[in-house]
Amino acid sequence: MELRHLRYFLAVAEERHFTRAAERVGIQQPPLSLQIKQLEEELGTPLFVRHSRGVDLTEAGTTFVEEARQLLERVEQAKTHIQRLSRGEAGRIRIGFAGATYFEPAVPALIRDYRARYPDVQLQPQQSNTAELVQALIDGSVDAAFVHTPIGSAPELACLPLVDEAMLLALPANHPLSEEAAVPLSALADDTFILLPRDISPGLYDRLIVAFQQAGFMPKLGLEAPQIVSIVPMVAAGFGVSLVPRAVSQIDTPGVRYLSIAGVAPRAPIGLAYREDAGSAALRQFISLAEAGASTHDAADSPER
Amino acid sequence: MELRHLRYFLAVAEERHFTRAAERVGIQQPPLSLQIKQLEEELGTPLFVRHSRGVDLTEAGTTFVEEARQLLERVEQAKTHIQRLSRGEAGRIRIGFAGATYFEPAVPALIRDYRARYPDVQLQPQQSNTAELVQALIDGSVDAAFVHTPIGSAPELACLPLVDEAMLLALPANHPLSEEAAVPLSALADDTFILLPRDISPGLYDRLIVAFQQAGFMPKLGLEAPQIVSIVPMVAAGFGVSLVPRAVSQIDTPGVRYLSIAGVAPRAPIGLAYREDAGSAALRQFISLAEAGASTHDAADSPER
DNA sequence: ACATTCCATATCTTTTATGTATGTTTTGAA
DNA sequence: TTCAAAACATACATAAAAGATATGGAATGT
Repeated sequence: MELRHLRYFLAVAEERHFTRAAERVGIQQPPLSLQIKQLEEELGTPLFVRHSRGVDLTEAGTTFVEEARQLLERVEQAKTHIQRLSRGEAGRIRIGFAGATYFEPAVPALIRDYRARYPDVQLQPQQSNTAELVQALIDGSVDAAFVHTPIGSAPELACLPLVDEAMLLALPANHPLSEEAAVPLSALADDTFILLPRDISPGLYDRLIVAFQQAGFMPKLGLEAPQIVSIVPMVAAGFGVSLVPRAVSQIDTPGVRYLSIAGVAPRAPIGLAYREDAGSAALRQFISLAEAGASTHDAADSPER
Repeated sequence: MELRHLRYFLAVAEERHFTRAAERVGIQQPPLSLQIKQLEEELGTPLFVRHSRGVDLTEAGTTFVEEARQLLERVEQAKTHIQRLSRGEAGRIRIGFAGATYFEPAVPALIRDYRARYPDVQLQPQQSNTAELVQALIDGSVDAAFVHTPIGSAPELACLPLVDEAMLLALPANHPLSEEAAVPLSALADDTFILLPRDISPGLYDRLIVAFQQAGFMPKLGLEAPQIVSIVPMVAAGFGVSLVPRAVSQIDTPGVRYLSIAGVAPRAPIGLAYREDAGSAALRQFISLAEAGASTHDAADSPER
């Protein structure tokens, strides 16, 4: 049995007339008769009763009309589904967000734009840290991730730089310098710093170390924060000072002051990482939307990984 | 697109290897490659990524595996459904029961047998009277009906005689003759008779009239019962006496006595009526089961309509 | 570097779907 | 009753498409 048989059968069933049905499906009556005969033989039962003024459906035929119609409909649905998938208009993207990347306005803006343009693609967000997300990208459990760059040498991963803003100092409100507008990093040489463990985001961590070296001191390290956002309450509680991406300053916690760093400030670049062999069309659309957005307002940094 | 494309596609998707898949579907590799290519062109997207050690599914391909599998499965289901229908193993029969026919043991016995043999055929019972059922058979709203024969001249209807039992007298318990074993009909010449209107079951009615004529009197007619079963309570209430099919005597109502008729008793034959052009295979099976049953214990009457 | 694996391409063959011509049956009208 | 028309079936021819065979080319591992 082939779909052709179903198409021809439906035409005859609807016209109740071989000759007209043949015309409708664009062939002659005798081949149509043959095709129907084949179908009836395969099913083992007549589908039509032929009489001299056209045909009627048998009981089996009547039932088969429904079956055939639904089948052909589902074939069409499957076709358009696949086509939409291949155009990136349907499907699913699992997106990871590292640390505080979601606070960077460009990130939710991109998500919003994408959803507006591709409402039928399901977005599955996932909160984690850069290191874990890189692993998830490699093993395929996440399709794209907003991470702190550089992400190191992952051969199959690409990374599109999105934003690159200077970091801010986070001081407790009762810190002697907390009312200043901007402070050089060296002014905090005697303070205790709250940092993330290097594992969580090696790129970010190493930038800070470089910044400390340039400022001419190695800081006292206090508690380690499990994630960027938890640095803020720890500073508020007086456990020490810290350096945070600008976006984190949106978390307006009482007892914390955010200060610009005078001189060369370490930067906290955010990139969109994904597997080079980006499988899904939806993902490719997402990435190209991100590229478009990045090239618009972006500038500054070189494409680093 | 044809079902062939889906079958071939699934083979390749499962083997992840064109050559092996070709072997599995019984063709050579080059034509298989061509068919897959056709499919990909119709869908507008590649389904496989080819590399030198076989192939992998694309995102679209992965999704299409599910669709194709379900489609082919439904095709098979549709096929077996139609085949079962055509063998009378599935389907639906709308069966009418006239008056008290359902009390005749042969009738429920037939239904029981049929259901045991064809459990997947849905039986839709319908209670009515002979006249209405004949009409329902003609206009196609009922497929078969147990009726009181004869049903008169309905050109497209056939009628299979099933049972033909003598009728009984139904007397109120306080009737002077109620303790007799058998009474001739003429003994009730002065009683009031409760009968059905002739419309409901002309065959039965006319038999009674003939019986009265043979007994040498025309009875006083009292109330008309709307259906056979309601004769019983009317007799119990003392509105008169009546003649009922033997099966009705199973309704053991206090205040009613059933007596045999001495001499020639009118009979209440029951038949299974159906359209001569019996459409559904299930119905044909039902009828042949009825025929088999009838010929077994049946005898007596000539095939009347 | 070479052999091997495996899919693609090119071309030929066979099958099968379709086209053309005609037959057969039914039905309605002359 | 006969005849013509309608409509599906049958017979045969043709064209299209599926499939077979032979070969090429890219990737991979020895």
